[in-house]
Amino acid sequence: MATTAKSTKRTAARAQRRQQLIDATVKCIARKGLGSTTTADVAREAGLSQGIVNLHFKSKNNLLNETLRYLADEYKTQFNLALEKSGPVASDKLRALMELDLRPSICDRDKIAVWFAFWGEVKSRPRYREICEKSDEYYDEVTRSLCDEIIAEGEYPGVSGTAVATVLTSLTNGLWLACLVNANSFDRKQAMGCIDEYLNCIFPKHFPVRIP
Amino acid sequence: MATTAKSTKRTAARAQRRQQLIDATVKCIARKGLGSTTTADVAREAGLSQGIVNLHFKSKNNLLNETLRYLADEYKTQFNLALEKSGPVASDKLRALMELDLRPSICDRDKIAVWFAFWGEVKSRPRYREICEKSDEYYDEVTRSLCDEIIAEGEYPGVSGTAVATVLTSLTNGLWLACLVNANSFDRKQAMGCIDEYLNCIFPKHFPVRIP
DNA sequence: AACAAAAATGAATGAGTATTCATTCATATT
DNA sequence: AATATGAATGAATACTCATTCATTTTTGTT
Repeated sequence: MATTAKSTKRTAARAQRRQQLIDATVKCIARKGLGSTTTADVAREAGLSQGIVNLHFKSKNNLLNETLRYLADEYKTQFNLALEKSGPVASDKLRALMELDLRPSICDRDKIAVWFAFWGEVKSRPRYREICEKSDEYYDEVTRSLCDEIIAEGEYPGVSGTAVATVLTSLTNGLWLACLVNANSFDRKQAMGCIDEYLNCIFPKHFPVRIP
Repeated sequence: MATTAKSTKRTAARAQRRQQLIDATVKCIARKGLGSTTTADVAREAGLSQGIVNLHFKSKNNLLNETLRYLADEYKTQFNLALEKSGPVASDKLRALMELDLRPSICDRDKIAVWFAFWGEVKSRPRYREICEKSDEYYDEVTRSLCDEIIAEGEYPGVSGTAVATVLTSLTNGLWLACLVNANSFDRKQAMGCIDEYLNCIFPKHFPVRIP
């Protein structure tokens, strides 16, 4: 086997192990919380041995940084996929992005708990903040330009695309919190109802009242 | 001195020390994060000795529970005060509640960080969830009834008070996150602008466009 | 002032945890 | 088959941290 193939195979195996450990980390954080997740927990969840985390990530800190980066990347992929799949109309794209945030695979209590676990440490861990901020910038920019397009089309007077984009992203994050805290009395369907009411209110020509 | 007076004095001193420790805990969480706050940190911040936390709170866990309960109580007090001060008109009351969430003393990065620190552990700490959920119920109920009143007054067709209340509380929580993560590009004033745009959109008769 | 009771201290304890590393295991190359 | 190299192990290490408790200090009562 050629040298290049050899090294690619090795690095592929290595990347796979790293991913396995990141997946285990996410599961542990969802179950036990960030504060109670130990490297031993992660190794056990992955079915591997004690020292494995330090072998592949050098330190626990590094593992957590990489885990957050992975989550951000994973979300970005879904985000771009939702944009592509939704066709060329701006209002359809915007609705698709809202649906994305509240679809079962994403608006899932375990997933939400992991996001909030990292957000909960944002102030004291600059690296977390950097990763989150960089993601936010991108989503906000895309959402804003969709809103601007809709505003231009619909001739909505006095509506700011920037403000609407901020409302939409903040609203979904807040609705996630409601799903996390009020798990018994609140769910994704009610959350989607809130978003549709807002969209109908701000862009009535593009989002007529939905009869479910 | 009478027995009752003696005991009240003692319990007052005791309550004061407990509060001192809770204040120190809040400061530590804001600075170091929940995960990195140790009982030694709290004691040092309070200018007291190692064992003081266990003397007054029995355990660190208990201290954290009581700290969260205190934060919830403190917010509730401010909430009720804002309601009282704002006069009898429902729309004024609603605006006062929104202003409350974004006033500097509450929409402060340290304070927000502490809330998110606890929210980040909600899934794995049932006690945190209970405390948060109980608070949420109360605020949501008050906000909802204000919204219902405004809807009845303004004859807004097809608007649900429940949904608007959920949007408002979720939105402020989400805007807090934006202030926490995007500290350099986002602030309370922009957040207030978002809320005013929403209020104007959903209840235009009660919240006309503001000229700042 | 003398005494009792509560509060506070801080050194000591021990459970828990991240990290290291000598050793074993697996795989690829010759 | 023999050898080299990277991957993985898991016991040992070093360290942190919540909790305990014997002792000291403070406060209130007689």
